[in-house]
Amino acid sequence: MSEQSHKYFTTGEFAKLCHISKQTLFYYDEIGLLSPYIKEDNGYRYYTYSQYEVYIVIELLKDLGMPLKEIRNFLNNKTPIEAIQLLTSQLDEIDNKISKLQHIRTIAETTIKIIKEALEVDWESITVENLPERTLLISQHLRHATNRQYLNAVTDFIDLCNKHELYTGHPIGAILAEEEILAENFGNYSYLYTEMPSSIEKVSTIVRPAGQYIIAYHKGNDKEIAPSYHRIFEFVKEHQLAIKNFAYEEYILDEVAVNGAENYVTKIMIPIK
Amino acid sequence: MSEQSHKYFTTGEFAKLCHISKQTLFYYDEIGLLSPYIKEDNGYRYYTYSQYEVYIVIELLKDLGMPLKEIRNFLNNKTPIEAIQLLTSQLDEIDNKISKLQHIRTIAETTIKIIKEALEVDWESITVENLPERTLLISQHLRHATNRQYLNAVTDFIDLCNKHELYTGHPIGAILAEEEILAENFGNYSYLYTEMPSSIEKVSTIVRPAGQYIIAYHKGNDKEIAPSYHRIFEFVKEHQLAIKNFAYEEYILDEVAVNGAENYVTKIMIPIK
DNA sequence: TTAAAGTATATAGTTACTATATAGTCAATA
DNA sequence: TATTGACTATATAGTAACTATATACTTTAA
Repeated sequence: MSEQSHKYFTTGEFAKLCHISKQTLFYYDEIGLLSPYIKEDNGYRYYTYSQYEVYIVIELLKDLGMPLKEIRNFLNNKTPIEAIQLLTSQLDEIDNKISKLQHIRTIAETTIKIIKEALEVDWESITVENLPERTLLISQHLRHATNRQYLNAVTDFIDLCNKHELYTGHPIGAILAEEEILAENFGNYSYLYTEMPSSIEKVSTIVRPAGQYIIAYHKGNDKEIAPSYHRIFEFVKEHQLAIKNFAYEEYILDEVAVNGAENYVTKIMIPIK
Repeated sequence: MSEQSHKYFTTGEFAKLCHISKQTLFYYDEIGLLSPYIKEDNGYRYYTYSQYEVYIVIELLKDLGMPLKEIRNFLNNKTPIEAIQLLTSQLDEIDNKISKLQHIRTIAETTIKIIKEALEVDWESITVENLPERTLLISQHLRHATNRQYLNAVTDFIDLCNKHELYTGHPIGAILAEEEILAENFGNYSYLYTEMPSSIEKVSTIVRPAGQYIIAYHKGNDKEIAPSYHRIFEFVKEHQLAIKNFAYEEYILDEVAVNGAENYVTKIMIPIK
C-alpha cells in the first residue's frame, strides 16, 4: 500500500464489517454507490471507517425500499439540510411500514384463530348456541343482481374493506334472507359482510344481534349447499324451532388452508325465534 | 365462456381487485403460483373469489420476504395444520421486522438530531459548558495498538454495538488521554466509545461524569486536528483553566451529511478541573 | 519459496417483475 | 351486420440487486 501508516480495511475486511459479501461491494463500486477510498494500481480496494458510516446510511435507506440509484444520487450531492430532509421524510415511511406490519400481524392472527376453530368442530354437528353481538360491514344490496353486478359488488366491497384497513383476516361472508332460504334459492344472497372491531362512521354497518343461533357446517362447494340446509330444516322440525331474519354464511376453511372447493367448510349461522 | 351462469373475474378485473398488473398474474400463472380457475381454449383466464383469498395469503407471505417458490410449494401441498404452523412462524418474523424498523427509526432520529445540532453551532467557538452524566460503551484499550490491532478493535467494537442493538445512531467517538494531548500525540486514542441509553450488564461501559467541559470543534480531516487543539490550549491559558483526564472526540458532521473529509466536523469535549 | 488465503475481473444466472411488440377476441355502436 | 375500440393473449427483452462460477493475479504465513 502506498500509505503504509494508514488505517484501511481491505475489501474482505470491510465486507465482514458490513456483514455483506465482497461481491456486493464490487457491485456497489461499479454502480458508484460506495467506492473505496483508495484503489491501487493493482486494483486492490481500501476502505476507511467513514465509509462504514456511509454504508450504514445506505443500508438504512435500502431497508426502507429506496432504490440504490436514488441513494447514490442523494449521497453524491448531499448537504446537511438535504440529509435532514431525507431522513425526516423516511420517518413517516418507517411509521407506515410498521403499521402495515401490525395490520399483517392482525390478519395472520385472525386467520390462525379461524383455522384452529375449524379444526375443533365436528362439521356434521348442528347445535344451538348463544352468539354475542357483532358489528358487520356490509356490501350494497345483491339480491337481484346479475353476475356482472355481483362481481362489481364484490370488488367494491373488497376495496371498501381495504380502504379503511377494516380487513382483519375475517373471511368475507354472505347474508341470505329467510324468504330465499325457505324458497331454496340458496345462491341468492342479500349482502356480503365481514366482521369489524366496532362501528366506524361513513360506512354501512349492521349489527348481528346477540341471541340463540343454529350453528351448522357445510363441507364442499358452495353451489351444493342445499343438502346442508335440508339437514338444518330437519333439525329445526325435530327440535320444534323456527328460523328468522337471515342466515349468515362464512368460509372457515377455504383455499387458504385446504386444496379444492370440495374440501372447503362453510359455517352457517341462523337466528331462531 | 363455457359456463355463462358463473361468477368469474377476467384477468383485468382480477388484477384490479388485487391491485397488481395483469402481467404479474400471467407471471404467477406461468410459475404455478396462482393459476386461473378456468382457462378457455382461446387462452382466456377466469378467476374466482376464492382465488382472491389465496392472493391475500400470497401477498402476506411475499411482504414478509418469503420467495414465491416457497409460497407455491406451501400452497400446493397445504393442510390446515401446516397453514397454522406457517402463519404462526411468520408472527415471530413480523415481530422481528417491526423491532428492526423501530431500531432504524431510532437511528434516523438520532442522526437527524446530531446534524441539526451541528448546524446550529459556530464551529469556531470554544465554550465551557456543563454536561450531564453519560454512560459510554467502550472498546478494548487501543493506546499502543498497531494499525492492524486498531482495525480489529474497530471491527470488534462495531460488532459489539450491533450485537446488543446498542447502536442508536450516535457516532462512534474516540477518547484521548490527557498525557497524549499534552504530548501532542493526537492520533493515539485510548478507547473508542459510543453513547448508550444506560448501563447494560456484560459489556464494558464507563461513565463520562457530569461537570464543566470545554467544548470546541474541529473542521476537516482528523489527521489535521493539531491546530484545533492549539486553539484549545490558548483558550485554556487565557481563561486560566486546566484540563483533566480525557478528551472525548466525536464526528458531528461526516460522510453521512457532507462530502469529503475536509468538510467533516468533530466535536471535542474536555473536562476541566 | 511455496502454498494457502486473499484479491481482482469477467461472465452467466437468479428473482420478481416491467416494458414492448404483435396478434387474436369480444362487445357496443353505426 | 360490420366495424371499431377495448380488451385478451403470447413472446421477447430489459431491469434491479444481487449470487455463482471461472480464471488469474497478489499477499502472507509456514
